[in-house]
Amino acid sequence: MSSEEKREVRIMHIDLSMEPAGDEERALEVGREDGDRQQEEKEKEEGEDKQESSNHEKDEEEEKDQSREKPIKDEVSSLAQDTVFLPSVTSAKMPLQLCMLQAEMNRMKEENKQLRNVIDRTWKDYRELQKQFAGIQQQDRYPKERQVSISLGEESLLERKKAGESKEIKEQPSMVADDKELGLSLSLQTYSDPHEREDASFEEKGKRLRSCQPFDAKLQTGELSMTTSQSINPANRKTRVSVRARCQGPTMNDGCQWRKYGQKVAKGNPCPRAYYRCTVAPGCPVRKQVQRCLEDMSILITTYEGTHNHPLPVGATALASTATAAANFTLLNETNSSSSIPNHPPLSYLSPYLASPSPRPPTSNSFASFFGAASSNGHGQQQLSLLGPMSPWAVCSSNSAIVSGSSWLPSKGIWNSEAGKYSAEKASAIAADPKLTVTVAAAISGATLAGKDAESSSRVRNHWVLETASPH
DNA sequence: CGCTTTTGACCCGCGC
DNA sequence: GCGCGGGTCAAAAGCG
Repeated sequence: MSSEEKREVRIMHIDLSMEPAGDEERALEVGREDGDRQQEEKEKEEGEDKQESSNHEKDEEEEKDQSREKPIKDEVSSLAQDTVFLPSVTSAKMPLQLCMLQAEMNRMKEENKQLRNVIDRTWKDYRELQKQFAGIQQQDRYPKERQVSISLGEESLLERKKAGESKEIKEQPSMVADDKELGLSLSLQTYSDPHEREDASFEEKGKRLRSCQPFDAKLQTGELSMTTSQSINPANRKTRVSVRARCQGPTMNDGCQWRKYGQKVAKGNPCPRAYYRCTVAPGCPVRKQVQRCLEDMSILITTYEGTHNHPLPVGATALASTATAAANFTLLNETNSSSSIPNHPPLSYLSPYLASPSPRPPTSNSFASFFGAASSNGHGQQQLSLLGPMSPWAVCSSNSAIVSGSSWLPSKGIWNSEAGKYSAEKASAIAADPKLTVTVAAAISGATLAGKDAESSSRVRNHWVLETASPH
């Protein structure tokens, strides 16, 4: 490996260390400033977590750390060597430079430690969820109306449900604000009765969602959530992606340009519902409705409808593809077979341009990996939990959430009772995939990478991080 | 001046 | 047929 390559590696890892955003990032900053004492305490506290992590993961992490630190050391030493050959005037500054570099190196080491802690914790959560999913899967039932929830967070929703926290939190919304949980959740809803979909007002849908305990719990914890509802009419299925995010502003910054064309006070919710049209391109049929949640005014419910007829802005692409993945998951289910995937219509129907980086649609594996783990809550809802190393970075920090997309589905998909079975089995099987992180990152970044090698995957991940970390 | 927001009116589908 | 509610239109107002 040449010195130039070493430098490149180092730069990449520095970028990764910046991945955590919002609270995570602040936590890291605090950790850095507080010095070694607090660091030691924290490591002490999380010592158990680390022990529970498999040796294999530890080895991997240690390898990563070594690979991160080694180039830095090499560079420092090479810099020192370079300095030796400089004129004596500059060589006098050498100790100072070395000190600065060493200080920088120490800081990076601490950052690495913090990141390792985060990863360890996430892995632990991920494994616990897998276990719980296995148990819940046995109780799986498939009613007329299904909801698929995908969650991405440090704390399992299933855990919450198990602990009965869902109801508790619902009754005490004030507690929610203090919850530092990060997460992304999606839910897919299908209605067997077309009228049910057409008639369902926003509030009715909200009630339906609220009746779903896990969904509620997700919202209450400040996660972002999505709901896509689809008509069962095979000829023209309308998919709506509902995004619920904690947001102080009037609307969520999703990267697209919108023009307000109406406002209405809906029955049952004193908060007015605003209607927006996409103005990124003339004639774009995408519309969105924005309304505050009745139970928690800090939650903004945004429902997208339609297909963008233009490329989405960078910021809008990430979660649009997440919604794409969610919606596609329903379609994957309908096929009940991965073999039918290649015949599937273009996957990025949220925007016809989303899939452009990839010449082919993702395979079932990529989506199963995306969902990570699946389960049933016993109330006819499929619960697909996406947990894993992505969690700390799946920020969606309320008002910075980047979400967009919904679609009209001309496709012929229909849910069937076998679908859930397929999803659950697939998802749980793929959940054990060590490439989960990469796959999830790619799914969110809009890339469709199934089958891609680790190198390209890591590239995708970095790309996603850059997108989410960029200020608005 | 052009674009966006506001807001009352209108349209349409559904239930009774 | 009528009323209700959700969604959309379009003119007026606001804003940069």
